[in-house]
Amino acid sequence: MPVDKNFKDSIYELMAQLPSDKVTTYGDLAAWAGYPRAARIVGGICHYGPTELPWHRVVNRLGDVARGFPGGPEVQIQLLAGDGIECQDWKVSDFEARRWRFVL
DNA sequence: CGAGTGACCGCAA
DNA sequence: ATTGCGGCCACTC
Repeated sequence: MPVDKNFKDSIYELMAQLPSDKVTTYGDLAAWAGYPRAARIVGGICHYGPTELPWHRVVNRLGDVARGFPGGPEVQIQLLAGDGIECQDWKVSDFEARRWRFVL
């Protein structure tokens, strides 16, 4: 039974494997989950899903922090800095270099 | 149960 | 380069 899990469930699994010193994007998570076009719901999952997962390590395709994040982008940047990830101008420094990848 | 919303992405003009 | 539009799935009203 391949992927009997729902889209949301798959996202959680991916997030659980996301290293603390790396970041990822909504579109990538969606694509790895099996829905490359469902990046929107990924952000929705962040909003409705539990905050136990490191959602702050997830940014948009441009490496920019989320726009609707509670409190503002400063909060997300602060959280990223707490994990050892530096940011600049509301964007992750060396975002592509820190971008998490499944297949290398 | 139906309709609307949402922390996005990709393409077209 | 910027703006506009559609599409995807899950959650709320």
